Amino acid sequence: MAPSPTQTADPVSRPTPAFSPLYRQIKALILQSLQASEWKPGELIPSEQELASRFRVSQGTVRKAVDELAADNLLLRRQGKGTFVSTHAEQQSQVRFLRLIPDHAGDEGPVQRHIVDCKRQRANAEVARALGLRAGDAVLQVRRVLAYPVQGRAVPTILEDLWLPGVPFKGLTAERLNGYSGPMYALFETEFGVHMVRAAEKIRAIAAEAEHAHLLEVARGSPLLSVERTAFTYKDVPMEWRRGLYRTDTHHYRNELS
Amino acid sequence: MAPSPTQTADPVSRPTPAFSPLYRQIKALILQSLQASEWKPGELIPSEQELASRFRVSQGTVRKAVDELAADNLLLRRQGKGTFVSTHAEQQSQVRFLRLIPDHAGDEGPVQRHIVDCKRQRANAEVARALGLRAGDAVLQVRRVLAYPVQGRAVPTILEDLWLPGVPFKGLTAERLNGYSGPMYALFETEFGVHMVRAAEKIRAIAAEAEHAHLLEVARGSPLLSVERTAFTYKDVPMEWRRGLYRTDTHHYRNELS
DNA sequence: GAGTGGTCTAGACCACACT
DNA sequence: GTGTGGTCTAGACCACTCC
Repeated sequence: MAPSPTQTADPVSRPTPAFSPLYRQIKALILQSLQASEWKPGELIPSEQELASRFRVSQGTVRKAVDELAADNLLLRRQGKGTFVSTHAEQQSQVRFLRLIPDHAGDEGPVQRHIVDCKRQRANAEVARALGLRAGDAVLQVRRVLAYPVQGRAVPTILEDLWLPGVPFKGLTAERLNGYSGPMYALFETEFGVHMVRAAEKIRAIAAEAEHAHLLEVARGSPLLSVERTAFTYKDVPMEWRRGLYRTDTHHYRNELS
Repeated sequence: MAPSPTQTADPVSRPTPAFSPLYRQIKALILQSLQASEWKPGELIPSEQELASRFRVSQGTVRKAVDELAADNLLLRRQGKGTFVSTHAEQQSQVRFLRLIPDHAGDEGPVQRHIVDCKRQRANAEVARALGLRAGDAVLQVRRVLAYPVQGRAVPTILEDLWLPGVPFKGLTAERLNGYSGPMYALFETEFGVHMVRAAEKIRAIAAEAEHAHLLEVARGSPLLSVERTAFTYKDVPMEWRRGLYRTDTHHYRNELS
């Protein structure tokens, strides 16, 4: 069999050019196709056999590449059906990146979302740095409040400000956000072709300022969880920066360590 | 080849007895050996070939079992050397389960630890539930303060209360805690044979009570991060419950999502 | 039944660490 | 050089899904 991705490197003598196994090269090729939207979120990708013959490697090598992409949550394998591009849609009753859990298991149900604001801005230094832009570049700022049911009553629990780069999200308005019922990241996928792949959060405890207190219906100075998140698309390009303020008197942030 | 772990189930007709592949049975056997301390944290386990012939399966099957255990952080593979039982010792400059990071990268250095208290108690309902004990059972309570360097000065940053089941930790005293320089979980491994494998945390923002404020040198009512952790050993047996209060004016809790 | 991913095997060879 | 884990292959068969 003749591997088409170059395995033996160029003949120039090098101490070991950061040796990369075949399956990682295949993984990179598949990633490229994902980035290029050759297959879109939710869609079926070619079978392992097809990919193997396309890349001129054995099925086992493709399998290992796909295994890693599935472990990274970029692909989703379903026995008997095929391998699918992962998506934030169809994540029924669970927003993938949201770790806030009700303290009492009974308190589950539909969230009420309210867009407080949605406007074009110029990025300040902090936002620009987080999004890899220059200060003054166009960004979109969205502010919203999420209210969760607690013993039957909707309690405003999350106040979020989020900033999006202006160019890829041109045309996003409060109306479009309001007219959509699924997760926000699913709307980003279908309407703007932006698939969030991973995110990093910085969590702090802060005291509620007057404005926050009012929107979350808590006393000024109440302790709130501040959750700053940078979300990335395929090539680790930052595409969203958000700051959430969470009430943690009825909910908590859950994290698993290993 | 004759697999010794039973692959074909008993002849009684069942819809499909939760089909478990061979490599998972091997994984379970290796896990048993870990639980039984046949190999201790930090030690080398037998080579894949040895395990394969011991279990009468192919090396590839052992490999897949070991791969999963390595992904779970129970084993550590090192090419050319072998596979080792993971340990909390030798985790230089990083306590595995601690996600608190200094805001400024310069502020890294040795932590100062101070055991405030270490006493035998009777478990209250909350502690008993977390540790799978009955209320009134003997537990050990430890309170300590961790001070981290911030611009050269040691700032008390973490106040932790932790509860341990009395029986497995018989003989733990403040002296032994003070006389040890590594991570606490490493001491648990070597002195008590308890290896913490995973943990779950519940995070909230709270206001500092007078006692907490005093120990952490902040104003009463200051927002603090409350981090409740249950830590588990091999068979998902809870072996520690702790509540940490973190100052987040100089540090933040970091979390990666995917 | 046909097609998909999932398991298991066996053998060859490579990269790495120790001695 | 020897032994370890890591890669790659090829083929057989199993479990699952859909037609």
